[in-house]
Amino acid sequence: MNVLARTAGSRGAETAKIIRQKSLSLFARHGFAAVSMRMIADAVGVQPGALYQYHPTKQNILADLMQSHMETLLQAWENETQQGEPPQAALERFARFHIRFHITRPDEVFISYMELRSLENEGFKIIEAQRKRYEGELKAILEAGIAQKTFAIDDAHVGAMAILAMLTGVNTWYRSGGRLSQSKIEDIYAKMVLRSVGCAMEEDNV
Amino acid sequence: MNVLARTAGSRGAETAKIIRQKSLSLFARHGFAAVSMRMIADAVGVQPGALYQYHPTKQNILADLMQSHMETLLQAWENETQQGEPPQAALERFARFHIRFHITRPDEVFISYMELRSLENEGFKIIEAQRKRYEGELKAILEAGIAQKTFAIDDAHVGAMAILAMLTGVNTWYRSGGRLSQSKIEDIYAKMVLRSVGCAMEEDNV
DNA sequence: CAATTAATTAAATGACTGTTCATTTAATTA
DNA sequence: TAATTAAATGAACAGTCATTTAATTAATTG
Repeated sequence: MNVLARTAGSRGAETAKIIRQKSLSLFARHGFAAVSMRMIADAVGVQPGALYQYHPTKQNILADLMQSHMETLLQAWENETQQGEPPQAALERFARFHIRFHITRPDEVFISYMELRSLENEGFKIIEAQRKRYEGELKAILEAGIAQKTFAIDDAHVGAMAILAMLTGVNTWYRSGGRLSQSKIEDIYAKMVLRSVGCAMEEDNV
Repeated sequence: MNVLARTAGSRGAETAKIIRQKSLSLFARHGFAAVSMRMIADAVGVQPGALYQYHPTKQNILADLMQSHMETLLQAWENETQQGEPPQAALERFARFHIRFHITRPDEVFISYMELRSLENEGFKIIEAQRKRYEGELKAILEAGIAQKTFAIDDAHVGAMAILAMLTGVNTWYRSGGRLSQSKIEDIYAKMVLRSVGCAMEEDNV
């Protein structure tokens, strides 16, 4: 009588997970439009029709992947941020967090930034809103810093866009096991970000 | 007897140009894989077969577009750069040039950065090499500035990647006719770039 | 064990894919 | 005007596309 008990013949939770994993890496490698349902089915080890037990359309697979990536990102930042922290410390925290989060999820980041246009109306709007929320977090930090003259930039919006592009760009060149450690890369980017808004890192201790 | 005179029935130069224009905007809007030869033909106002008078394959259209974009970029920078200029001035010149060049060519930039993976071996290698050449120009400026201690960054390669990502990112948000003029945007980015490497702009006159 | 049902298969759907090609159209030259 | 040829047509090719469906398998329940 256990309500939560799975009913007969169920090992689909496992399959669902594999579908997500394989779709993610295929979309990242070839792009959404270039990946067929047959390719996904082959990678999962299942017939194409079986995929439709888990997702109504191919688009829905992409939408799910992007949505849960953005939710994870927003949740992770919510756990990381410190209310009432001064702008300079908050900006450094944001920069380090963004690098750390993105550098460990190259595939998720890649498709979330490249395949937005592959999403139709509904899915697009949701992701767009989530992204705006994340951009808003950085913009708020910049505006606070501008207001109290810690940051010497004219425009919080352009500043936020420039910083986000710089940070997210780490995924275009970083490959794990490279010349530099992840924490060293974090240091380099944090320093550049703080300087870009016109404030040096305390003691330049890197 | 004019050797340069076009031979009979020739108005194909015009068609070739339209094919390039329409392919460019379709690839930029939908992505290479999501655009069919029939879509291109429809946009051009021609039957699908006619496209093969101008390009042997669909891939070749993309390769041509990307290659000529990169050639234009490298040529434009060659005209812009000043030999023997001090690093700080050279970096500001590079930043302003990059913004100016990219902001006026959103479609070309978009496909050149997004569709590299859609290119097969030969075409890929050519574009990759051209891009490396351009990155090398910025890296050389940074290395010169590091050597004479004008720039306070640890790593020229990471610095170049960060700056390029920041600058190129302008195309993710800028739309012509917006709140800010192109020259104002140039100012903002130039200032942020110079500061990011640890050197302020003379007199902050913006 | 029998009944239930989640999970999957295998085949089929019609639309669309990049590309080829024999043929036609039309602009130019001798 | 007649010959030449660039340019474009439009149908056809062999596959692949996302998706649907009926039938089958297999795990769990009472």
